[in-house]
Amino acid sequence: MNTQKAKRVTIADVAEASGMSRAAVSLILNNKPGTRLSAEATERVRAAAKELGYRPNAAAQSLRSGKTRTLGLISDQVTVTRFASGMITGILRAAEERGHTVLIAETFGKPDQLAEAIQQMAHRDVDGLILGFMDSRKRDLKIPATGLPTVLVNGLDDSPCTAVLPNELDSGARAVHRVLETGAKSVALIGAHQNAENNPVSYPSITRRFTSLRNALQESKLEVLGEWVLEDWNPTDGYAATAQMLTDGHPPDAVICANDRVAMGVFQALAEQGLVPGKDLSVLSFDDEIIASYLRPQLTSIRLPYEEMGALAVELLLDGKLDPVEHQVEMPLIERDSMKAR
Amino acid sequence: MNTQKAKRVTIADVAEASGMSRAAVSLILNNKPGTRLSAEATERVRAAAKELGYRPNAAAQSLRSGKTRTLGLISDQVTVTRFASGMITGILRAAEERGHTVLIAETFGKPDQLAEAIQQMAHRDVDGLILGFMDSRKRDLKIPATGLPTVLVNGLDDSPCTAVLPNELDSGARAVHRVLETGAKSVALIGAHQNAENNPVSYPSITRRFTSLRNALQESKLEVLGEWVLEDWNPTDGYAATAQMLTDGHPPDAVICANDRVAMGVFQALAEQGLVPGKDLSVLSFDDEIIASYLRPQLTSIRLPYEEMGALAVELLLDGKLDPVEHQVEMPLIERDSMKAR
DNA sequence: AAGATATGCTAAATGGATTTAGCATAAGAC
DNA sequence: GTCTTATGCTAAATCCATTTAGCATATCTT
Repeated sequence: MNTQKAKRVTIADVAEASGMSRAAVSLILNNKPGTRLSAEATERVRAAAKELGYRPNAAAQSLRSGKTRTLGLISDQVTVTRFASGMITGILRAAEERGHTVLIAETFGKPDQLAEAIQQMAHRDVDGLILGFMDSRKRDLKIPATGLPTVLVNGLDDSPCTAVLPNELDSGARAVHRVLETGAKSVALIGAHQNAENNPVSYPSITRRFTSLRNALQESKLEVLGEWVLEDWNPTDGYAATAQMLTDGHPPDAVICANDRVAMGVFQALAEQGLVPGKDLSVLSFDDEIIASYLRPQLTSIRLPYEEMGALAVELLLDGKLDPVEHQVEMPLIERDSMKAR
Repeated sequence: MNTQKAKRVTIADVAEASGMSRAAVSLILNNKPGTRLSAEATERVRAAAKELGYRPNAAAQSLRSGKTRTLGLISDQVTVTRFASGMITGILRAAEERGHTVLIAETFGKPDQLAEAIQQMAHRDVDGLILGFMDSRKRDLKIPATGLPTVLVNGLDDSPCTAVLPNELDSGARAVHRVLETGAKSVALIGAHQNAENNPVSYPSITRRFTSLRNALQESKLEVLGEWVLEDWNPTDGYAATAQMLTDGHPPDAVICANDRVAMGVFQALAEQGLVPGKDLSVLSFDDEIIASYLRPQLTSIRLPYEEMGALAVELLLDGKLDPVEHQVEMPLIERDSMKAR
């Protein structure tokens, strides 16, 4: 167990072991084209490198090349909460595929920590920066000009930037279409967004979700039994709105929920009235969080494609596609058991 | 907006600007004791550094010092699922406090990827390695001997290692004590662990949770109305067991659930019978996942202290406390609304 | 046989920060 | 006035991998 001070194997060690120069070793190990080193020497160097377990020192390589093969992920709460954890999966997978590692930092929601975190990343010379957000607000990030290639995921900045967002432009239409497939005549909308109209740019995703939803509802012949605006999108508020709705009159054929947590509250209120989603009425939701599959019956939901968004951000970064453009990622409908069969 | 190629500011630039040597700049900026540089020179260098926005190049520092001020976190699923995300919070917070950054990699549950990930981290010369696990199994990790200081969080290896685990040795006692406080005479245990006896080392945490629970129940005068062994700890199984229990006979005064997901199923089954946790009976659970607060009423649960575990791992690493010891972190009881008042 | 090409390889510079040994000059000792 | 000590600072080595320019020797031309 030579676990202690396993002396670093450097390129010089490999050179000595193979009887070649350091230059030759570097050339060979990096498969440089146009070098005229003999096959025999190549073999010897490769063997020696393997024998000694040589791994080039990343710091030395970075120093020389100015590249670190490292991406920085700074998030407000992403790594730290369960909501958007898929974003990390996507980033990690895509980065690994392209031979990059990921450095993470959190601002824990404190805006002033963002600049500090970015400086940290700049200091560590990351090749690119991903700014990941829990909710897709537009904000005034005051990103310090570090010259680092940067992509925002699930958020926008006041100044133009490369951003990846869920495609909410048609998510509402998709929801309404799915509801129509069940043969429903009436719908309720639980969790309409307060600021949708007065504050049209702050929450691009949410605004679009509801705009798209309302447009589609208008075009359809569906009777809209109400829009319940909620303080917060949580189970308690979803429960209260639904309980209210059910005392007011007969239940709708379908309920569209702002997100899965709201849907959870909706389920609780329905259960109290003996109403079973998927049988007595349809419930459709957005986000596809983990609780969607915990609910009974399991909840059909239109997914926030965090994983794909994360992966796309990495690709944009590494391919240098950094025009100040909003990239949209499709939101798939995850079919489960809460929609009535026709 | 000189966003483009903001030429790196090096120590040489600061030296030139302040009319001193690079050596002097380094000495001053690092507050080296015992140097005899004049106060005036010190001032000039500091000013120049600030003026130019100098940040030392991390790669160069690493190359020189052999330290990277970087910690590696390799997890099976931690970063990527919501369950243990608190672990990252703890690690990030503690690392940042001590001036370290965190590099992450995932094995996505594939054991063969572990060795590769560790090599990656070794190549990047991290100062320490944290191996984080979703479930606290003991496994044969075959950790390659890289000489890196390593701490396991929420898991054990076949060979001795420094590990951080939740203190489940008394979590069961705490649960029983809390149940007794409600004046309960009878309990049901939903989600007993199948392998607890025949496989005592594989799941240290879970085994301990149940051993501790059974010991405490035995010592108490509580009537145990049954132990339901579940295939899997999910809402569906928790629901089924509870439904079964309720048809079999009168409901217990208290239900102890193996975890919050089980409790969610328990709540569903209770609701169907018109039984309200916290009023008609007590429900106590383990883990304190996010859904504990989504349930109605909110669930009292004994928390898996991921955040503290992550932070402790960082401290052990940076303080060099690397004896092959199991460190236990207390599990706090998070009081909510599912326990009856006496 | 002399000059031109090709072949196989290496010396040395480079990137940026840190650290050690030691050079000047000034101040103090006697 | 010489010798010692203190003061203020710097040259140069070091960490390791990469890359460019170019040195030998061998092979080919005519």
